[in-house]
Amino acid sequence: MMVESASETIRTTPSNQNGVSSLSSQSDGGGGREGGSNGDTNGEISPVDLLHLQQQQALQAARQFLLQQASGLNSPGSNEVKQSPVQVPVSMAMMSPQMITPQQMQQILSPPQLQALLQQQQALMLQQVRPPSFLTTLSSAFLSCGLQQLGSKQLAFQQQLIQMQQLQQQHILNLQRQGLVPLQPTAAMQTLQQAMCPSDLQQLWKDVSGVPSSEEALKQAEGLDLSTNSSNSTSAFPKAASAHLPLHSLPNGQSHTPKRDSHEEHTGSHPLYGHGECKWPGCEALCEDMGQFIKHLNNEHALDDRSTAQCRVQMQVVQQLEIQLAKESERLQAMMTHLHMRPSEPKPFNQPVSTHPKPTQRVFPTPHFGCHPITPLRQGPSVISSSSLHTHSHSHTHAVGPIRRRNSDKYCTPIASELAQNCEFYKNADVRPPFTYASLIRHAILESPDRQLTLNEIYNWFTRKFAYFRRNTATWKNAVRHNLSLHKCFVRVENVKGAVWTVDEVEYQKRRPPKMTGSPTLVKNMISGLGFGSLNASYQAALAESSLSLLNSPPLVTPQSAPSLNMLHVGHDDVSSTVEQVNSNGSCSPTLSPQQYSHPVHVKEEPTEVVEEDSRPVSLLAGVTHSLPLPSDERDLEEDLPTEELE
DNA sequence: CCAACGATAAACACCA
DNA sequence: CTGGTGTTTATCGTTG
Repeated sequence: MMVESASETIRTTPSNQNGVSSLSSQSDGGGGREGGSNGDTNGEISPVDLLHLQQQQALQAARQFLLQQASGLNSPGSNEVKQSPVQVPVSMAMMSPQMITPQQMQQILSPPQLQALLQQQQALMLQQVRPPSFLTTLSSAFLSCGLQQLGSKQLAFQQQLIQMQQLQQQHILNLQRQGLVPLQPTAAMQTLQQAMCPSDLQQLWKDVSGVPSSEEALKQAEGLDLSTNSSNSTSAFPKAASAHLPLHSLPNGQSHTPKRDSHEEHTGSHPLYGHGECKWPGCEALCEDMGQFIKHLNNEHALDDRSTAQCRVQMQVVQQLEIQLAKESERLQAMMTHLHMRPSEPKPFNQPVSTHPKPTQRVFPTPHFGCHPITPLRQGPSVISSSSLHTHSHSHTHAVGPIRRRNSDKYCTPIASELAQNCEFYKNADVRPPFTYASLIRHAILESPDRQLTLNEIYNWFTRKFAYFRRNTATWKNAVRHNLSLHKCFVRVENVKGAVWTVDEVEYQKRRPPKMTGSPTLVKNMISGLGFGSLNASYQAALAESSLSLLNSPPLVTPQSAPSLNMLHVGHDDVSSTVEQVNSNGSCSPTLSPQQYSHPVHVKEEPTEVVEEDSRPVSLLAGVTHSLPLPSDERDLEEDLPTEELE
């Protein structure tokens, strides 16, 4: 608790003593900067187009997806994916080249903009339905009529959304039925639902629609879930009986019948009507028959800010579901690939990658799938952590670049499991591992029998485990030394036969503060953007906030050997988390066996903390995960679950 | 824009 | 002197 300031103080001094300036050779390689990719498209596409695209995409995504699945799961490897800041899963990527994915759209446009667009579109639709001239002379009565039509348009749109959801659901169910989705039947769904847990939605609704009471908000949230869950039944059991229609009974007395609606209604089913209730998100108003429902629709859900906003929210919901769906499908592909092919040919991956990864270029195998890096389909741009593809600097410069970006290390990548699962891959592929030097070193050390290594052994570990480090030596060795020295978490211990390095786990934990502290953006990213697979652990951890049950059920991330509940969460941080469990199976003292601390000759700052450590490991097993600095993984969880004792 | 971080490079010290 | 090991400082890029 004392130190840890050394480095900062250093940094604050901008002194440029030696204008070293020798870094010129960087050749600006990483300049590719995709970071801004979300900015500019703004004025280029007309609002209507955007909305059209969005709607089309929703449907197209489903179609594509089904096609894709049907056609033997062969999806074109695409690199276009990099366009989107958030890795867009394959199915999305397939259409992303020309089309803006909903996701992108969301990013491109601010909520207000979206809303504005929606309104514009609605206005436009209005105009389409009625001659503009007519508009000019609208009486209030006519206006209401117009609104009504709009309402029906909205319904149509809403219907599309719901259809999407149905498709998604059905597909998942199909897969489950076929046993292709190993998740518990509910797992995927649950996850999806969890992805938009009521509280999120509630907030969403609140934000958007200015819902008055929280109760109502809750209702709406439920309504959303309903639309997701029960939409099947809604349309599956059309209640043909009550399907006599009522268009005439419209409030405004207009006999005009919107083409689409009339069709819907005559068929006896309305996507927004089922089980005698209005299925408008958050509504649940009881309607005895279709006529009443239509009336209700037009009265309560006419075009206004709120409806518009709700519509927008629904769009988001759909988008997120799409994304999840795509990710799940990606996962499925990997799994099937794994099952149908012999898991032992990392070759396909080496190929594309072989020409070294450039600085900042991190080519990921397919790590997050939890299977071997097979996936011949493509080398997984898809589920890869969002940072993986950015800045593809293709310039040939130093072979050594940043090992990984922070996000993957901090809250996305379960390094331990990834490494474990893909060790073969890393061994053979000249790919830069997406981990920090620190975590790698730590892993190396913890993995050793004594949890201590000499520098040279560390070197060896690097070269043994990673093809990448076989090639580019000088720099990374320096980096390793640098890291060892710099980080307090690495403790040099004078040994009989020399010095060895050990890990001070406490320190290691200390130096990684932020992570996913439930920051809204993060959560959002998790839900919508980042690799689902890779996120699962942390994702679940996050979700655990609202429901712990999820944690137990779907071992999406192959909980290493999770003995206890606590251990369940372990694994989404660093390399070592696995190691800790494996190595310490009994004693579970991840960091220090007494022996190691023979005599910390050189402890960077203060070995003081060391004292505590003895107790900590125990607490791990005991399930007392607090009180002391937790191993990274738990810590992640800890931050997500304020106080979850897991009970 | 800023701070925190991580990566990289390099200077320098120590020692066998 | 050399090379391995460690430490320290500086700079740059990314991220939040």
